[in-house]
Amino acid sequence: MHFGRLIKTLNTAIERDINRQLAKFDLTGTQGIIIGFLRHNQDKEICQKNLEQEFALSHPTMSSILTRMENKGLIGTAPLPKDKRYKKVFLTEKGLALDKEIANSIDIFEEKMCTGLSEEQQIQIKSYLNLLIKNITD
Amino acid sequence: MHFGRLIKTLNTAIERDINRQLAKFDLTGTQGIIIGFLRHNQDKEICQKNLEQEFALSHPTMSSILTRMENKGLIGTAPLPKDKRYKKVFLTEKGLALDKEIANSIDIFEEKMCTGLSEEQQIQIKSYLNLLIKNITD
DNA sequence: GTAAAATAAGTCGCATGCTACTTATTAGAA
DNA sequence: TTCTAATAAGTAGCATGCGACTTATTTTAC
Repeated sequence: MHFGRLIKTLNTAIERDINRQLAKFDLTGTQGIIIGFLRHNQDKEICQKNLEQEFALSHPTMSSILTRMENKGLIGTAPLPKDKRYKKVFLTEKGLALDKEIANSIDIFEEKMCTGLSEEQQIQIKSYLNLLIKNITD
Repeated sequence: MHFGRLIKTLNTAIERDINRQLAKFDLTGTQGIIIGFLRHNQDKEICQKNLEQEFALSHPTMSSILTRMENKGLIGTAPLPKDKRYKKVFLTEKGLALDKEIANSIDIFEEKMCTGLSEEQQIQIKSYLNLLIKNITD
């Protein structure tokens, strides 16, 4: 089978599983990942543009994700005083409180997905995946 | 980085690229792949249920994809006389005529994505990806 | 200093993914 | 045979992906 189909099938399966796991917390997988990223970078000033680059998504996509998260009270936003074109994004108390549960759910899922693979094999696979990404975007 | 994010980033990049390539023919990547599958199985009787299983997608997803393809005149459908619950799906002349161009676009894309990987490495990666899928769905 | 170019973000319309619920048809049990 | 189970497909509502176009702000060129 072509790589395209294989990757798509794998990705759909991952998203389906993670979305089901996080539904307990009234979260989607995407929302969970973004909360984890914001938590991990709490010391830095993160703007929407940073998130678009970090997750390699278009700006309309990130815009709609953040709008839904803000409406749910998971994040807050504010224009950067230094440059009002930029929109700062930060976790609310509610968003922060969910971080541990999210990280736990994702760790358990990754563990299951990697059953039967050594650390070395996991590193090898990730390096292959990074090469595939690089080949497309170059 | 976790596998989940890596796979998602790769998948999004693939879909974006393929969708752009096939936009020339007023097709999406998904529509192109399904045309290829129907062409490859022209001798068999293919129903919506077969497509759901083949592509590991839920039935509402396949239903909406096929509705759009039928509205565009790419496929035709008919209930199976033997069992009217089943919906037979087949290529129209218009759908069939696009097959070669689609296959060509996808081959060129796969070639680009696999730059720097030997045949053996490609087989190895595909076997890893299949294991990841199996681990999730088991 | 001001006009034009660049940059960040918003909005619209659409494709594709899901869950949950409904409908139509067939198979199976009584 | 008839009532119930199971099965295939449809529909509603939502999340997330995109391109194309618009708006607000800052930078650059003159």
